[in-house]
Amino acid sequence: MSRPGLRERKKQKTRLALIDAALDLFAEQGYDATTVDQIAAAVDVSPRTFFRYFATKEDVALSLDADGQEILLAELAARPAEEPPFTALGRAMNTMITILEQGDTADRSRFLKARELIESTPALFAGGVRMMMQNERLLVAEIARREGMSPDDLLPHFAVSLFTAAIRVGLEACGPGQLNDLSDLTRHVDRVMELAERSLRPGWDRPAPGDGTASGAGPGSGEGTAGDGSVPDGRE
Amino acid sequence: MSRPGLRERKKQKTRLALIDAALDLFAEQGYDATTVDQIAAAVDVSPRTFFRYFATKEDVALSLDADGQEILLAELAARPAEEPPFTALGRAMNTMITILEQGDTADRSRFLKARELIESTPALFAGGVRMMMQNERLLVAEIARREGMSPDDLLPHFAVSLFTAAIRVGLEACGPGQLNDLSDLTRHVDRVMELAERSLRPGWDRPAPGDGTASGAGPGSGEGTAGDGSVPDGRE
DNA sequence: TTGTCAGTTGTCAGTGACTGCCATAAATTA
DNA sequence: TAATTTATGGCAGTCACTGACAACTGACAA
Repeated sequence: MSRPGLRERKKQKTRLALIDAALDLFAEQGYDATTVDQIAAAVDVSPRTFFRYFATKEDVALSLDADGQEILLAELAARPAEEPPFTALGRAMNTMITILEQGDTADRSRFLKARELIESTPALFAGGVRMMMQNERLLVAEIARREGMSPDDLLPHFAVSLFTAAIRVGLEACGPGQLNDLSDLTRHVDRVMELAERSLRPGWDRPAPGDGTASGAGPGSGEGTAGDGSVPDGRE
Repeated sequence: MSRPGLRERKKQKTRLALIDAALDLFAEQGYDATTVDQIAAAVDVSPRTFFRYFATKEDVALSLDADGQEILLAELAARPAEEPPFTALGRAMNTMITILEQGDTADRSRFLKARELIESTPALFAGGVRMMMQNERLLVAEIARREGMSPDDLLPHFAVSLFTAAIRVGLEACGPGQLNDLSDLTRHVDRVMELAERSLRPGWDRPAPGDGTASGAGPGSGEGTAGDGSVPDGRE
C-alpha cells in the first residue's frame, strides 16, 4: 500500500497538532477560557484554518470520540448475523476499544485525555451526548438491516437506545482521574453491560416467535396516522 | 393567597410573550435563521432584556420542557415508596402529562409547538437531550434516596438511564406533525414503556434479595481502585 | 524540468450570540 | 411623598463562526 502522499500526511499532522494543542489548553485553563485563536496560535495556523479542520470549537475535543463511533459502527456491521442485536452491539464495543488499544502511546493518551475532558466539561459532555444520539440513528439502521426489520420498528430503536444508555452509565462511572488506561474503560463498560444482561429477559432482543407484527407496524399498518407503533425518521 | 404583585405578573407575561414570539418565528423561518433581535423586536423589548429572561437562544424553546422536567421530579418524589424505581418513574411521567393537560388551551398548544420544534431542529434537539441528562442526575439522586442506596450505586443510574432512553424513543416516535394533542404523547410514551416492561425481568429494578452489595462489583473484583461498582459525581 | 491544476492557507470584513457596565424608569416600601 | 429595590435600555466589547478572494504548495503530466 502506497503512503497517502505528502499533502495528506501534512493534513493529518496538522489535525493532530490542533487536537493536542487544544486538549492541553483546555486542561490548563479550562474549555470556556480557551479561545480558538489561542489554539490556532499554538499550532502556528490561522484561526480560519482551524475551522477548516473542525466545524466548531467543541469538535476538536470530540473528534476522537467521533472516530471511535465510526469504528463501532463498522465493527457492528462485521458481527455475525446470528448474534442478537444487544449482544452484537456489546461485542462491537469491545472490539472498538481493542482497536483503540492498538494505537501507539500518543494516540491512546490523547484519547483518554479527550474523554476525561469531555466528562468533566459540561459543554463538551452535552456535545458528546449529541454525537452519540446522531450515531444512534446509524446503529438503528444497521440493526434493522441485520434483523430484516423496518428501521421504523420500535424494537431496534429501543435496543440501541438501551445500549447507548448503558454505555453512558459506563462512561460516567469513570470518575475524574479514574481513567488512566483503556482497560479502565473496558472494565466500567463491561460492568454495566453485565448488569443490563442480568436485568433483561433472554430473547427480549428479538421479536417474540410467532409475533408476525414484531413490535408493531409491519408492512401494511392500515391507517397512516400516529401511534402505529413505528418511529419515523423525522429529522432533516 | 395574594396575587404575586404587578411586577411579577408583568414578568411572567413578558416571558410567555417572548416564548410565543420565538416559537412563531422559529416555525416560520427556522431556528437558525431567526435572530434574538427579531424575537426581542416582536415583543418590543431590547435584546439585552431577552437575555435577562433566557440565558441562551436555545433556552427560550427549551424552557417549557424544563418546566415539565421539574414537575416530573416533584411527582417522582410524591410516589409511594413501595413502587419500584422504574414503575415510579413511569407513573410520575404520566402524572406530569396529566398536569400539563390541565393547563389552558394556550399553554397546551404552546407546549406541543415547542416539542415539535425541538424534535425537528437538530440544535434544539441536542439542547433538549442535554437538559434531560442534567435532570437525570436529580432523578438518580431521588431514586437512590427512595431506595436507601448510595447515589453512587450503579443500579439507580442504570434504571434512570433506561427510563430516559425509553422516553426519548417515545418522543422520537412522535414524528413531524403527529403531535396534535398531549394524548398523542402519552400514547407513544406508554407504548415504549410497555415494551420496556415486557423486555425486563420482574424485580430487575431492585437489588437481588440477599445481595448485600446491590449491583456492585461482583464477587472477586479484588482491587479497591477504580471500578468498584460505583459511579462518582464527577461534574462541578 | 516546467507548466498546469487542484487543494490548502491566510487575510479581511462581517454576522450574530452573549456579557459587563451604567444610567434610567418603574414598582415596592417606608 | 421620599427612599429603596428591581427591571430595563443602550453601548461597547468579546468570541465563535462564515464567505470571498488572493497567495501558496503539493500532485501530476507533458
